[in-house]
Amino acid sequence: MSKELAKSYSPKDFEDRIYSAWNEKGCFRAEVDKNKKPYTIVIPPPNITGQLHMGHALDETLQDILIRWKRMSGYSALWLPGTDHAAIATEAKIVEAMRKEGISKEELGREGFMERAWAWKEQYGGRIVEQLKKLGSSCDWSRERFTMDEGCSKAVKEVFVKYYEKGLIYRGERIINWCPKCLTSLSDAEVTYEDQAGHFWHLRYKIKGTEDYLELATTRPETLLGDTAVAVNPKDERYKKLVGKTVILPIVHREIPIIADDYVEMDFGTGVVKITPAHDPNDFEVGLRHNLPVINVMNDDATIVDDYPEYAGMDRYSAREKIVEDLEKEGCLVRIEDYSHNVGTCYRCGTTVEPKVSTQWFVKMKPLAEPAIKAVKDGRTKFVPERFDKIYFHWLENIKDWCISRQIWWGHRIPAFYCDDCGEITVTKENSCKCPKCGKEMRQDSDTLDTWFSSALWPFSTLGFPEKTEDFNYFYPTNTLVTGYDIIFFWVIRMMFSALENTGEVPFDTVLIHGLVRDSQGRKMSKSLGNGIDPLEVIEQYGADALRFMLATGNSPGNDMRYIDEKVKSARNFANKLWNASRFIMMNLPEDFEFTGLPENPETEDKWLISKLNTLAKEVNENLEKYELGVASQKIYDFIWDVYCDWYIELTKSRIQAGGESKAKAQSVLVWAMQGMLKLLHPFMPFITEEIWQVLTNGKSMIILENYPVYDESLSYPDEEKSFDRIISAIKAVRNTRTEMNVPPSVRAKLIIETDFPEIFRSCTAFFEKLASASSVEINSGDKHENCANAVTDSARIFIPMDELVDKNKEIARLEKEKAKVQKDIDFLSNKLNNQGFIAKAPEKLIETERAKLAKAEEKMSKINQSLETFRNA
RNA sequence: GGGGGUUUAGCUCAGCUGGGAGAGCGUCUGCCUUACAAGCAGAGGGUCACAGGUUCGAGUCCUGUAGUCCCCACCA
Repeated sequence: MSKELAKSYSPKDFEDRIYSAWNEKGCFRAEVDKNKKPYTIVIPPPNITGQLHMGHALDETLQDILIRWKRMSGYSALWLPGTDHAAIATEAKIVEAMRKEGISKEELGREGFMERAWAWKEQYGGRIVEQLKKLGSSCDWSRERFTMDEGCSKAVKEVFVKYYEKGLIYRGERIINWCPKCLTSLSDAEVTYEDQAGHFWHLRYKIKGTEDYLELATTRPETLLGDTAVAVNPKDERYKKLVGKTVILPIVHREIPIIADDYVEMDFGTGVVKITPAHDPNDFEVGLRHNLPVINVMNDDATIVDDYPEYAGMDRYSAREKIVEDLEKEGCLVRIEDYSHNVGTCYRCGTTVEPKVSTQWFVKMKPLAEPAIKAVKDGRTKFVPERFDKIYFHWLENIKDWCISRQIWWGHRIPAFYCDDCGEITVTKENSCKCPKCGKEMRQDSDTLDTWFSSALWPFSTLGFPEKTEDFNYFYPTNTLVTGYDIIFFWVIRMMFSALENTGEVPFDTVLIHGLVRDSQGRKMSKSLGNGIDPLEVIEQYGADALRFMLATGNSPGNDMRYIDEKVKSARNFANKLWNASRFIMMNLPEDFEFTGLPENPETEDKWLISKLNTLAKEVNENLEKYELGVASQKIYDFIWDVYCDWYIELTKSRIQAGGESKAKAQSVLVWAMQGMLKLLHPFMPFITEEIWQVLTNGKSMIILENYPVYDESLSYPDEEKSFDRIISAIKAVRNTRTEMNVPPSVRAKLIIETDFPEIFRSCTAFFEKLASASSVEINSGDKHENCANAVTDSARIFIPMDELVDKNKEIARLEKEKAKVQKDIDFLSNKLNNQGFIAKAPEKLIETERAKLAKAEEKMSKINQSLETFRNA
């Protein structure tokens, strides 16, 4: 060994070093290689404003496991990284920073602001990228992208112009969601609805020309300023004769009509609704149907406009209080009721959104949604787990046009130009243009695009689109998209229809959906609760491998999980176990050891291990193929800990002590199996496996580039597995009996074994001495076994002479207990096998294994009976 | 108002296409057995929410009920 492993497992000491080595040697670089199959994942680009949180950690871990596995399996595996400009979030951060310096956007101007924003991006945008590296993410950094880089911007313009020319993008005046804090429009997906406690104000509007009033209720009395009608259901007998008459709007004393519209529900409240087209999406629709005027009563920041001097400049909530007071003064307030209702809030800042009529750009969704629905119905893209396709379908089937313009500066500027003279609109990829009608220099639209417009193109814009580059031809369509269920609407859906429309292909064949990482009490991690766990701190304390293993193990796709410190600790303990196991085998290797492969004639226990590891490789690949990452990692864990460490290493100890040929064989098998396990585990725990690999192979190769183990028929030894299992169950039985008799391990005792399989038992006497505290072992010696404790398996009766410790009655009692257990098994199995239905319909293979089980149980029963008889006759 | 998840050992969760219930942590008993006490050897602990159904056979499939969590939806 050129280098030794440190005494104790300390991930901090090598993780960064290993990562740099991979990166410097170009291990993450994916080449266009016609002799290999491509496998591509594009990263869900984290926001440049972001800091790594547990959600990222989970997302990246899953992707890295897949990409490393595929890379080792002979694919040209590309994990394409990058970041998102996060329009609103970033702009808000920058504006906030400027505010602290006393500078406003307006003072700085658009150009100055953009300069500042780019500087901010340069300074902080790389932060999250560095954090991804701490996790071990094997991204191809040579291909790193940014949603506002030149290529992505080109793709955005290309797509926008194409949509416009096809009539898929239009500009129009509609009612949209407006965030009064971010001061921009929002798409439907960017609004989250929450139940809020509020009130129902019952008001009365005087019917003109009478002394009667029409009573109605509202949750937003301040919008009354913009009422342009009062509506009732046309079938409502109570109000039929009033339709066509007018009411006097309180406070403003404007005369507005009473109209009839199906939208009004007769059973709800008084069956009368005030109609405010400018501030409610439904009222807007009603207004369109009845040609009602739209009266806007609020400024962009949700303060009341100057048209109402008493309320001008008041924000919507203060205005509400004042208006309620004034209504009461006018005698128009009937009563106030507590009421809980659903209000839309901005998903970025949480402010209650204000419906607002304005001119915006929209993507016409119907024609785009249809192919996207079909692609999943046809199975060209599938969700894992499958159930998420329901969410996907539901959203697409009910989709409304997508508002894509945003009134902020940080983002892709809308490539539309206006002529101030003649009103001509031109949409072009060029950066400036002259009016085709009057030749005047045109003015570019001041709005920018929804950040998700560029993310929607991510799987192909990052690979060279609109150019048909080598990368695009080779790596596109991508294979797996890994993301949380919370962004299916924002992103997955939009990538689907964008890819189908612009590339004619689905962007990926599989969408692997994961859940949220919650805190130990099951609560969502959030800034306001302060319950977030910083992955970087966890890595600092336990290592990235432990965090990754914890995130990958013990949960299933699509389900939320809890972050529990003990789980990371136990993953760390597992790493420590592996560390020490490798230390042990290496300290027992000769100085000049050269691993040349498996020995010519392995011992039975060697074949037992080889065969089991071979089965493990098969199963792990199958599980990974089905995206059952947690199951795969659990199996590797069990193998390393139970099979390799607790059994095989213990078995080799006596052979290593004894020396000779058997020792040499054991050493080769130990190293061979260790290499296999390291490779199997590498995608899950990349750092520790690479560190051990380097030492084990004298730094001749890197495990990241090794071949992933697969099933190999020539390594399958079912007979030896069965044979050696007899020894294992015998050792367990002896341990059991000794524990029951409270015999400490330091007290050694002879074992007298009677068995029908003397050969294997004879070759394993050393194991009984080492692992079952045997002082000596006799096989079928015919020795008397008086005053012996009994251990019985289906293939052996084992007597442990313990003289005074043996209590005849206790022995009988224990054997009876064992007998009862075995009898239960026999009953169960023979019942099953006597069941005609079972024999007729169960698969042949199962019937065989059940018969074998019964035979074993009966074998054991007869041995117990023999032992019982011996005691009773003594 | 729709749709979905979840309910398995004291706690947190696995359990793939139906074939005698598992892990980690915790608990109890022994062990410093020279890789590992971040460990080793044992033990205890579950009518798999409830009620029906399909089946030779159900934690697993179907129906219903209940608790719980989430998503979507224009009842002012």
